[in-house]
Amino acid sequence: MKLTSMTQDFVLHFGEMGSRWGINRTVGQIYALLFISSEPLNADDIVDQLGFSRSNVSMGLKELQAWNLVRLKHLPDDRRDYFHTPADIWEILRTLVEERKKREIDPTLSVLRELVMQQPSSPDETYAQQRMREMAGVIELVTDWYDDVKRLDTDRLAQLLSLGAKVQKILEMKDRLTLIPGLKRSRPARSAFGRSQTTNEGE
Amino acid sequence: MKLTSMTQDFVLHFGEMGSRWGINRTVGQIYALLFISSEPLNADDIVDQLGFSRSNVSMGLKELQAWNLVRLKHLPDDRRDYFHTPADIWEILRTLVEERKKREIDPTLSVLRELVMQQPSSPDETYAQQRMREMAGVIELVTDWYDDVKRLDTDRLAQLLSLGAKVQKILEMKDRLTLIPGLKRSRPARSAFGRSQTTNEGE
DNA sequence: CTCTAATTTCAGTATTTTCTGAAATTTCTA
DNA sequence: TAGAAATTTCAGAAAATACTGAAATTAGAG
Repeated sequence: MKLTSMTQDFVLHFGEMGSRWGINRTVGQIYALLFISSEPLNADDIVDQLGFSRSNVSMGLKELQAWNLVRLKHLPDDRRDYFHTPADIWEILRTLVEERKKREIDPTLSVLRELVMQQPSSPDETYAQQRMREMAGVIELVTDWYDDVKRLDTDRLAQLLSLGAKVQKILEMKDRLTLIPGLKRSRPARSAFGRSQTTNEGE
Repeated sequence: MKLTSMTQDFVLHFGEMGSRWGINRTVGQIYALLFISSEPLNADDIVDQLGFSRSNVSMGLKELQAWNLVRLKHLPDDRRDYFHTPADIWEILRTLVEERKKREIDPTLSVLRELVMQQPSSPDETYAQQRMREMAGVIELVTDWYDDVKRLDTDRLAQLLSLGAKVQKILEMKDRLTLIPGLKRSRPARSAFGRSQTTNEGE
């Protein structure tokens, strides 16, 4: 591996984390290398720097493309494919969340929706369905929130994030304002599923 | 496997998704079974229902305990260990997020912080460090937000989520209010890292 | 303390995933 | 359209992970 110690540490770390992130070592390292490279790299550059076989690099790049995490670029008078990661780190974050949602959440939500429609054939199944409904409920609440928030432009999103739980304060303020005309305390709509406990268990 | 078709579909799905979620088939199925069981189960119950070896179930339960996803319970006049998942689905969500953060994000943030402190030894390293700083910046923004939000009680959290991007509207309202005393448009504090693009690429 | 039930550990095996080199295919150039 | 460069495919090897049964350990009951 022909990298300085700093970049090597970074690349190796991404290789190690790869399995936890649902990609393999090769793919993790290739991504890391592209991420910190100021210029786009072609497959042979990657082979030179990481020492994987040409075919492995080819498959790794294919997977990164399937994840939408790398962009293809062509240089004038050079027919080789060059790869790079988006300059905008926020675009990368959006892609990552989107792809993980697609792989890790959507299939389950779809199965839950089917199972919850079926006619239960025993008390056990009725209970199981109730649990599935609760699970589908939270997933829907979170993904609906995400679908909403992902439409915010980057500045607004960053603003929202850095506000953190202070949003809470603003919500209360809003509540108080909404309260002015009538007299009943306003309450946002509840989603369709129930909550077993109401208090915060903390960590 | 001694399950009705509905519960079997659920359990098998969790087994298949397991690898995408960073656990294995066995662990996924055991979790699914505990999740939809109205009563706590002991290891032999699980062996009976899923058909894995006793030792495999033991290891699976150990892993689920390491993830903090199952609770141990004892029944009177029975020395066997019984396992169940929390009744409160929100508690489960909190645990899941916390554990995944611990495994998938914290180690990387810690590596990034170290590398970003080092003295760059070339223009390439300076660029690489800049990228790492951007990455650390987003991760910090998101995890700080999370640390804040996780303290909300469940009702508040659900309220916040179901509000979605409408928070945006409220932020604008707040901005307008804050504006009253002075005349300059108020702007929330920016975090320390820069953003390359400002526009929203959308999905 | 001894016996037994319950659980865990672990070495070996099975399975799955990753990786490679060679061959096939695609794409561009002349 | 022939030839060369670039890329992909794929069968088999290598490595990593999951799983099992047997043995060891732990924990409770008498």
